Amino acid sequence: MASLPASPSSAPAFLAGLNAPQREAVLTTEGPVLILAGAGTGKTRALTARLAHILWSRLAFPSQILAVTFTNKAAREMRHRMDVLVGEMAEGLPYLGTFHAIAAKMLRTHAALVGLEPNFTILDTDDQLRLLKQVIAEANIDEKRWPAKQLASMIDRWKNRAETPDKVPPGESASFGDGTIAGSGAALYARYQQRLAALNTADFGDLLLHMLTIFAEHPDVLTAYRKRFKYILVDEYQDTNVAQYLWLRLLAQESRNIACVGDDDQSIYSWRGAQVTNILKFEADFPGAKVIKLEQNYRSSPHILAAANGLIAHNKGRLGKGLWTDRNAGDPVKVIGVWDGPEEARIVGETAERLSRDGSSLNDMAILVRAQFQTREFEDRFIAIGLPYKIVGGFRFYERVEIRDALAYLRVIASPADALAFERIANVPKRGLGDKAMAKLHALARAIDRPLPAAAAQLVETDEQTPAARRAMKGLIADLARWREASATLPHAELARLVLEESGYIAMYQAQRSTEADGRLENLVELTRAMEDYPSLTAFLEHVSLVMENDASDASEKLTIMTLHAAKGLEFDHVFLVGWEEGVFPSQRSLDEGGSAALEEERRLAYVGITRARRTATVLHAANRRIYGQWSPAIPSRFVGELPAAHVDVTSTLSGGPSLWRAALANGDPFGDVARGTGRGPGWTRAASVGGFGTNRTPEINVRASAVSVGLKGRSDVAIGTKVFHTKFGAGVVAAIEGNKLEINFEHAGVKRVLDSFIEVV
DNA sequence: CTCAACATTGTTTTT
DNA sequence: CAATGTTGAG
Repeated sequence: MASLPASPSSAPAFLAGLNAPQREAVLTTEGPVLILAGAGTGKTRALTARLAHILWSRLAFPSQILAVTFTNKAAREMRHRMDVLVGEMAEGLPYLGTFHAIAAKMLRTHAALVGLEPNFTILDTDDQLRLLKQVIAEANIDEKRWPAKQLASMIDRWKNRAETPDKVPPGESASFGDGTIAGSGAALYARYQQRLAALNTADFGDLLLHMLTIFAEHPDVLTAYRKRFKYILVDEYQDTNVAQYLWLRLLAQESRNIACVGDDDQSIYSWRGAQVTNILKFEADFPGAKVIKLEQNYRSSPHILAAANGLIAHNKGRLGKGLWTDRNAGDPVKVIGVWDGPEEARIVGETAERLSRDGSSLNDMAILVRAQFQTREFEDRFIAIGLPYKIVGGFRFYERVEIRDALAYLRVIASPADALAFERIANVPKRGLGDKAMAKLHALARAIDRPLPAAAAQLVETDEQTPAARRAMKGLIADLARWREASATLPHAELARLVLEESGYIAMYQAQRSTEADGRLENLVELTRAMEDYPSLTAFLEHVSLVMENDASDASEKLTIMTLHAAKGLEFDHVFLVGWEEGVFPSQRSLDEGGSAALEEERRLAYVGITRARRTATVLHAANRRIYGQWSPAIPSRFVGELPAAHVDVTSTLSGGPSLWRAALANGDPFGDVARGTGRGPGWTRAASVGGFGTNRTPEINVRASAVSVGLKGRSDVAIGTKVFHTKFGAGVVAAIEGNKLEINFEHAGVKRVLDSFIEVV
């Protein structure tokens, strides 16, 4: 870039409409700034305005700004808003992104300094686990007793704390492995790092850790970055871990123009190494720091805000903010006690339909769950009543087996040394290359010190293997060589199609003829299509490892179901907070271990949940919950009781009303009943679950037909016996018809009742 | 080597 | 109750 753009003549629009603290957050560009931004206080607005202001005032080139976010979503949002605010001026913000994406970008240019090549690959958890299993096996440690998963999380924790193998506390190191030095956690960690380097690979934690190593060992590199970044901006500062904190502090020391935005009340990632203390010690780290509090909430109604404030007040050790709003009162937070999970889903569904009829968009409603398993109940119900929904999070596109397999093929082609990818696809589809053949291959690879694929080429020239295995391996090697040749001329998306076809991978799923397989085939098509959006295979692979997102865009209106964690930073008119029961939320784990710190984090999660709501927040809790197929009685979450009474409206669908809960609570130890298999005993719960205690149920809820299905005529192209197809349940036969509702006997899913609009005739 | 029956074992949250 | 891994028979 030769020169800065000419100074614009008109007054910058991004300053208009900001309140005083926001304005201050925007205009205080020099020196360290800590912006404490409560939920819904226009944080992102202030942040982007600040960036726009820096660019607009020509304080820095776009390339001299480091803007870090925690999630891809946040980065995308910020980039989008910058586009709107300053248009093309924002185009070259090359250092706006997540910690990991920016660190990866930096690491590519300095890879050699830590023994990597610039084209290193980024390992995902799947490959990481496989590699760790190998490392554990090599050390002659029983993987059953010392699971790779556990080691993975330990290594993760160490990396989050910026601890290289030599820095691992001895006590922690000894807590894994066979008790010897060579078989300790730190030794295995060291060995794992060696293997990563040999494979020209870095895992997620390495991206930051390697950069810290480089900064420490090569001051010239650090100096260059310090000089480059005139302004540093950090979003969600309360979520940073030690490694990220150190990285930021190193980079900020030259200019000291660092602005960190965060909210200690929304710190919900301590399990991932986030240190709330980072935000607490900001002023000590950067003497003279200016602290700005954003406290005016523009999102929620006063009742909702007051409920959230009242709840979070139960936490100790907060920085303390007082959120306020000048909006009109609105509705109190609704608390509804229900009989069980299915009823919870039914009520949410009916409420959503009612809101929808009254003019709200399904896009403005969300169900927030504590854990992924809770989504199921809602999914079942919404399919049955034909309520459009989407589940955010959960299984991500690039984590699905078929996608990972396909990518593994491409990785082997792109990088012949990629042993992990080779292993993954060697016997997929089945080629008769089982454990035995692979073991021989491993032995040879180690003996001649060459990567797996190269060793394979050598192995097939010998009589080591059985003729069948030899033939299979030879075929695979020839195929790979041919594809590699084709990759020189063929566009990468075309190459992918060719490989999937010729390898027999597609045929494998075609042969299965199940709904699941069909879905996988569709995903593969989508994968090759997505590849076209990237200039090269390498660029695409980078995207895949860092931006694991499912960009399936569907314009139709849908109700969102997601976890509370995934909801942070979002807002909805109507929010359903479900499963507020002891053991579910707060989670059993947080109650069992972690003490008050874990419980406070759960409470912050509840706070995050409530503050997502603009107009209504509805809290639900069930008296009976099925967990791992076991029914157990449940008592309302303590968080229900912590909501200030003046701002909630409590109801129950149980005949006893709210008093029933009080009785349960008064019954001595509140946890006595929660423990599985104790309390009232299995007989009671089983009877209850099948409706044997009918008197406890509210009749009108049982008989009322679901809103969408009332008065609708059924379609004419189905009759009893018609063969149909459903996107979720697959193929089936119509067993009964009732208006627009069909009872279908599915081949795999059994008998289900669904709306006729959800099936197609085959 | 493959498949299928069987046992086991988790179950929060994610870049 | 899954989903995943393990074992044993073909």
